[in-house]
Amino acid sequence: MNNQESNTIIDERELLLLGLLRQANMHGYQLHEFIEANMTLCTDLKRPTVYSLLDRMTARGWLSFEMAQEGNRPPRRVYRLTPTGEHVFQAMLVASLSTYTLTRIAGDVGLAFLDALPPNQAAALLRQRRQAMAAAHQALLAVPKHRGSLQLVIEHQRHVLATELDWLDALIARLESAGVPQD
Amino acid sequence: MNNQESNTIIDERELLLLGLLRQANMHGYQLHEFIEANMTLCTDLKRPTVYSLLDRMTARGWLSFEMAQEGNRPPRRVYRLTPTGEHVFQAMLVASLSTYTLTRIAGDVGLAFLDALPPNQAAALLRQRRQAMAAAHQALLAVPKHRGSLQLVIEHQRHVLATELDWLDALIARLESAGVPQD
DNA sequence: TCTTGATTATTCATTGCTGACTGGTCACGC
DNA sequence: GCGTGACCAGTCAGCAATGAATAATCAAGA
Repeated sequence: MNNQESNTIIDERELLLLGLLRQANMHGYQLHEFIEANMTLCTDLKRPTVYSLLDRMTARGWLSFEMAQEGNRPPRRVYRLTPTGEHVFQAMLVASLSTYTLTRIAGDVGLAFLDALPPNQAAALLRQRRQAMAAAHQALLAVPKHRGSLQLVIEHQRHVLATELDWLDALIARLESAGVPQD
Repeated sequence: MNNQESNTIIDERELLLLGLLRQANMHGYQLHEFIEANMTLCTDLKRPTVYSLLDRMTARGWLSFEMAQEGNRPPRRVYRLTPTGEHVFQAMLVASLSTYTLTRIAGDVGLAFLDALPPNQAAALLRQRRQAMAAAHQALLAVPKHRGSLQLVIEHQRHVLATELDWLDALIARLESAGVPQD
């Protein structure tokens, strides 16, 4: 009855590496460097994980590499997309954009046990959280404009943070005026 | 100069299990069942992971268990918080509530490569995403009221989804009217 | 009563992730 | 011309996560 579920759960980390390599051939270290510098809002990919993803995608035929020597440094693997890789990228991008996946918000587990604390203490703690969020928001506002769609991600995070601040304010107000928020 | 960084990155999954066991003693299967039924908005804890966390926390002295036999079913480990466990719970809760941790939003990697597609195709795909989000939002509105602070998490997700819908609408409008959104 | 399938409860083999390590090159002062 | 520390590039051992398997009970029909 319900077999039209072509539930392509894509791996965003693969999409990311493919997308970056599509823009320029690179070796693993370089990829990780770029991600650390520019995409911390999207992902938290560790260096060894980058290498292992590169291996996997090479084995699948999505990437190829050639050894490149610069100066008398040890040779490095410079990866590029294969034609298959380009197709996979397109397919993954389509899947990613057309699909919604639940985002689990860091810190919500704490919220679920808010009633374990007296309301005034809870409010005090959440005011601290609010402060940290406000700082992060300020920091994001200060980030210089990026090129291309990367800018979009920054704007998105800014929007999310701004509305999260509003929500937290409302919750704190509730706690301060009323008491425990259970109906 | 900056050594007051008592950066206690807590493990929300541990906080979750401690919090649940604080409310009632349970065995591993029961814990996972409850989490699957009521806390999918917060976490995606797999059953074997629950057992391994229970083992770890028992080894640390946060939990104890007693074998319980019901009928002639095989005996089960029923876990309870130790006094240490209660302290750890309180500390983790305080840390969780007073702290902000960046949430990486699922789907943002796709956004980062939006300019790989012609704007009208991008808009079409994002309209699909919007539809899926709207469905999820409706589903959340239909969820019956939960007891205690769990309700809070549901309200939070509803709020997030609502504002995400607004943001997506704005982005789609931009794409449709203007073209690629790079400055 | 005996076969079948669903539910309960846990364990295990495999795979994946990452902190720490290795082994270079470079820059710079002495 | 030789330490010393910073940077570059990749690997690996050990732990964490999970799909699949196990094993036992129960329910229910034939």
